Formats: sequence, C-alpha cells, structure tokens
Amino acid sequence: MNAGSDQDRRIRILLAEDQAMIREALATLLDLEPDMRVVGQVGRGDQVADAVTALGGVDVALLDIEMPGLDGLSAAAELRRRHPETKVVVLTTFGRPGFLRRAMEAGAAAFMVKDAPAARLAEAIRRVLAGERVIDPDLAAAALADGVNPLTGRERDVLAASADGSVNAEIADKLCLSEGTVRNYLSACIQKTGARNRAEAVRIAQEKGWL
Amino acid sequence: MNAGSDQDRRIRILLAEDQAMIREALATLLDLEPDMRVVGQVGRGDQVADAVTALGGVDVALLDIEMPGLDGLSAAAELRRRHPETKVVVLTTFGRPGFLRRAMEAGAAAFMVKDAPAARLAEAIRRVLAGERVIDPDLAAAALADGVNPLTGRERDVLAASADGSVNAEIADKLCLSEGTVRNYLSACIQKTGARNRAEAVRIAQEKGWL
DNA sequence: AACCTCGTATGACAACCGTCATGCCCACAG
DNA sequence: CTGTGGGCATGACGGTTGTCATACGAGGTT
Repeated sequence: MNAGSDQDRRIRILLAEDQAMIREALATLLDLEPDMRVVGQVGRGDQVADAVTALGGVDVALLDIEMPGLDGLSAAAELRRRHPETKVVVLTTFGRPGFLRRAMEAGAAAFMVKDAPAARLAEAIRRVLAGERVIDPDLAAAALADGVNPLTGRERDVLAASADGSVNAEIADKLCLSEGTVRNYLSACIQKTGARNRAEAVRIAQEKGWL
Repeated sequence: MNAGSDQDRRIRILLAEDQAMIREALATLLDLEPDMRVVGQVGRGDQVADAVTALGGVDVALLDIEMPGLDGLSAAAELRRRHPETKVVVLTTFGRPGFLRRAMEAGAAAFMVKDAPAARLAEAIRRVLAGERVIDPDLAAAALADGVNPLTGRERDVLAASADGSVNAEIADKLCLSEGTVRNYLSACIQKTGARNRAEAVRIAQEKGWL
C-alpha cells in the first residue's frame, strides 16, 4: 500500500465528499494519476481540518460543498485559518454563482463542477500546485453578471427560516422577532429577488447561491 | 482499448449518469474489476434505450435517477419494454422510499444509494446477474413503513406545478383547470401530507418520493 | 451634524390561500 | 344498478400573506 515509501514525491491529496461511493471512485481515479496520491478521505466537512492536521499536512484538499457537519465552503475557510499553506479545490454539483463567489472569498484556488470531464480534475490540481487559479469561465461570467447578494444578513435569516414551509408565527418564534417584522423582511426578499411570493423567493435565492 | 477481443466474457455494462466527472470515475472503478467492462456511457435518460440498442444489448444498465431528458426511473421502464433481457441497477443520491417503490415497479433488479461503499456496487452487479434482487434493507423497511403514495394523479400534477412558487392562477392556467379546483386539490394535498401549507406539502411529498 | 443603511416594530388594507359544503359527470366494482 | 372514488366546478368564509407608511435607535460616511 505504501508503494512510494519515504521518498514519495507525489502530490498529497485529501478528499472530502459525503457520498462514499463517489468519494472512493474519485480517489481511485486520482490514484491512477502517476503523480498523485490520495492520502486521506473524509465524509464530513467538520473533519477536514483535523484530518489535514493528523496527516501532517497535505498539498491539496479537494472539498465537496454539499456535506454534513460543515459545508465545504465553511470547511475551506477553517482550513485557510489552520493550514494556510494547503491549496483548496472546491468541487460541487451545482454551479451557482454565489457558491463560486463564496469559495473565492474563502480562499479556494480552484472551483470545479462535477459535470466537467474527469480529466479536468487532475489538470486543475496540477495547475493549482503551479500557483494558478482554476475557474470555469462560464461560471465566472455568470458570477459577475449576477452581482452581489442583495439580501441583508437578517433578510437571509428570515428567508432561510421560511424555506421549509414554516408560517410567519414560527419564523418569528425561531428568530425572536415580531410577526410583523417577519412579514416586512419577507416582503423585502420577495421584491429583491423579483419573486411573487416567499416560495419563489426561496427558489430564486437558492439558485443564485444567496442562502 | 479492445483488450478482450471477440472472446470477451466480461459483464457488459451501460452507465447512465449526468455528471461527467462522476460517470467517468464510476466507469474507471468498474473497469478495474476483472470481470466487468463498461461498454457505453450516456449522460441523459432519453439516450439509454437507444444506446443499448446501438451496443447490441448489454448485461446490466446502471441508471442514475437524477438525469436530464428522462429520469432514470422512466428510462428503466422504457428499457424494460425495449430490452426486457437487460438487468437494471438504479443508483441514486437520495434514498427516498417512493423512489425505491417506483424503481421496483419499473422492473429494476437492484436499488443502490450513492453513499454506500463503492465495493457494494460491483457486488450488486454480480448478484443481479446471478438472478438476485439487491435492495438496502433499511430502505426497504422505510418504503414499507411509509405506505403507498396517497396522492391521486391529479393531486400530484397540481402539487408538482406549485413547487416552483407559482400562484394559483398560473397553476390553473398550466393545467387548464379553474382556480377554485386548484385550491381544492392543493387543500387535499396539504391534508394528506399533514402539512400546514403548500410549501411544506411540496417538501414532504418530495422527501417521500411522491412527486 | 446630516445622511444612509440596517434592524426592529406597529397598524391598516388588499390580495391570496386553505377549508368546507355542495353539485355534476364518468368509470369501475360489487 | 347502485355504491364508491376520481376529476372538475362554484360559492362563501376566515385566516395568512404581501404591501405600504411610519417610527426609532445604532452604527457608519460624508
């Protein structure tokens, strides 16, 4: 198993992805590259930074966004604090402009979507190690075109709390607000997203990665 | 590429999955098994049956549920009609009881969730070829416990049409119904799901795989 | 100091939504 | 041939939601 022994010069990779089958398949794929080696795998975002510490550092952390415990973007931010030398590649199912923006803010060096060809993944890892940043041009354009998240912090809170179908009274309760205030915030969210009701506002905000 | 030549006895597999990176990674994984060979890959549900025809038949079709064009469950049903000898393995991100139920109705021989260990996939394929059915026991129990979909066909239509945040008038328009009828159906959906409004009804129905 | 944005709140009004009773037609099972 | 269940419709009622005007304090900018 430890073929390269103490002189192994391959790129050391930590893989974080919650779906075991996908995680193992990606690990197999990367291990087939002659210059790469997956030295650790985790299935939760909150295990990322600890795993890097336990491994004595890695060259690249490949992080899925959709993970239990801590999402990949927050995990990237934590990693940046605790292991600033580690390069972060964010991998996601959904190419949402807001996700790209947040990934960049969290210090990610690359942003990949899962429907890109597999060969691009290894390529991105090599380019990141060479100091480049790797971002899908279409996605970058979309992120710029969409502009910044127009929702204020509190508006996001209220909209997110409404996403599961809670009624005003419950949202007010959860966030310790008056019911009228909840209505005001939701009204603002609806106008800013251009929606016609809270449900559509939730959908639009999620599509753009604003929640 | 054609290592086994005309005497190849390996299991011939068609892989249908929309995310190219995942699809290629799974293909790599399965091709590493000495007795398996991925002979075709497609990224859309509506290409499944045609691909099997073009390949002159396959032993196993591995179908993701979440696909553009035609979802994996409908693709499985089409495959059953056009190539009844092909074994179908359904693979999905979401282990929803309703999905399992529909997969079985569509004639699937196995139902796998993507967070199972990768080794189980190859194992499932071999067992399916041996004539077994392979289903996660937890999921089977959940499917039985949940009972059948209580929504009538039209109730499903209306609830599905409301999922994107459309208002009653739009739903009525889309389905050529009166606005009052839309309200009646949605009211029924809300009661049958035990929800407090349409948004929650949509969430619950989706969780159970009723849409 | 004047101004802006954000968070919070209230009250009023109109529009929309959820419920219920009731009716009709059609198909299918008993 | 008489229930029973699904599909469709109307009307009425009360509750929820969306909008708007207005207000106040805290924090930051000009």
